[in-house]
Amino acid sequence: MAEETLPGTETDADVDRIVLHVDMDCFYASCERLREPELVGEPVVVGMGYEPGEGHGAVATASYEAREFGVESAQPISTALDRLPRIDERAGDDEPLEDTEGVGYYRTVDLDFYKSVAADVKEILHDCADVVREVSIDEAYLDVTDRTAWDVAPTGDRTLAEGYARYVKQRIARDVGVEASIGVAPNMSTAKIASDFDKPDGLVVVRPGEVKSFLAPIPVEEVHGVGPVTARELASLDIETAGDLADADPNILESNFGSRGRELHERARGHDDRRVTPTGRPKSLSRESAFTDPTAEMEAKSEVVRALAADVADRAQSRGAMYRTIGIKVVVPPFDINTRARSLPGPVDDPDLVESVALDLLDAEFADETVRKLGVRVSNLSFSSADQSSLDGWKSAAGVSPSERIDGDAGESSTGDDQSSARRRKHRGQSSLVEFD
DNA sequence: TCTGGGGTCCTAGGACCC
DNA sequence: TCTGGGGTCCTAGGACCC
Repeated sequence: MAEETLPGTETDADVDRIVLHVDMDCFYASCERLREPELVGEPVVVGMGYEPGEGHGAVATASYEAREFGVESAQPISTALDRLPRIDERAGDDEPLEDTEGVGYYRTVDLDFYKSVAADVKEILHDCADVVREVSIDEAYLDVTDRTAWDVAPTGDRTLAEGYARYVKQRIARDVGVEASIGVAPNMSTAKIASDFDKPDGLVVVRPGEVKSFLAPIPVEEVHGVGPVTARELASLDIETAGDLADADPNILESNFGSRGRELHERARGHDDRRVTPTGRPKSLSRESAFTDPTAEMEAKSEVVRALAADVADRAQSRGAMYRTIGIKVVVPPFDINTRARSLPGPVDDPDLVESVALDLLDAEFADETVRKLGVRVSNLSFSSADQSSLDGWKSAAGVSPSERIDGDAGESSTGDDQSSARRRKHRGQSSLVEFD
């Protein structure tokens, strides 16, 4: 298809876009340094499910100093502690530590704080671009085609786009105090790879004419959408770099990987015509939690499912989401993932129903099963027009038609709305966790 | 990296309908 | 009667991302 575009026949829509991918460097650790400046330059490990003095949990983010010791994202905290012992908290009072060589600072994930920092960053991003797609707490795409240009600046050999990206980066650093890496390219997938190319504190610009040559030597695992499974299969086809992927026969790729194969081929060739679109509404909401020790006891399993169901329903309610499908996830040792779901005739907002359906699904097939992890999920979401959510209220206030709404008694079943906040649970290890780079 | 939590998209088979 | 062909919805699983 793309081959058919003749030179000189490009419409406005085909003009080279300018896409920025902004990726915060070890964001959680940077946030910790904001409120504890002593941590600057020191190895910092942020753990989820981690409690000071203890050894359970997993690494959410490690600062680059900590990575030097072999600490990595998603690593068990116990492994991290082996490689990088922690500074004994009790020693901190009077006597400054003599020897801080080879020891690290361990902190617990504090998502609320990180979100507040992220909000400051996002504000800058929205100020710098007409369209911003927030991918996660620490990552976003910006379309700045109308704000700058690919032309070379009059002062030298740099593009105006590069100067603009530098400006965005500096504003984040100056106004918020955290570091970002930015990739600039004519499309999203290339910008993504570019932001990763020179982390941390990177600024990598790939001009329209340079896309293919920039991508060619990149290892195929770094192409967005290629995970361990695909990488292994590609390797068996002697495809190891994006260049190999670009040169491969698209028909073979398609027969091996389906529609994704063709897509990856296009991306590797630097073709990606997805427009940057604003962050949409969620498609599903879920909560899950792992047992410290796998258990078969129905009472224990039910209790967890009830808590998760209440949490999910609570979150749906606070976001103004109605759901039509309720499901569970059951992970049984060693790591078999089972999902079960049931759809309702129409969308509801009914915490009791979430609980009863979830318990039902659990009971039907997993009553005797030993489980390591349980999850509850609502999907098939619809949003009522009256959302008090400040985030996207401005764009949806009149947009979504409420005509399809099926009440299903949902309105009556939830009268005591004070409960929701009172019931807000703070299980240990329940905060959500994202791992970076 | 023997395994934490919250998401998205795609595929495939079966039910059901016209 | 089984010979279609097309479409949608639902469930379950898998790969991937941060």
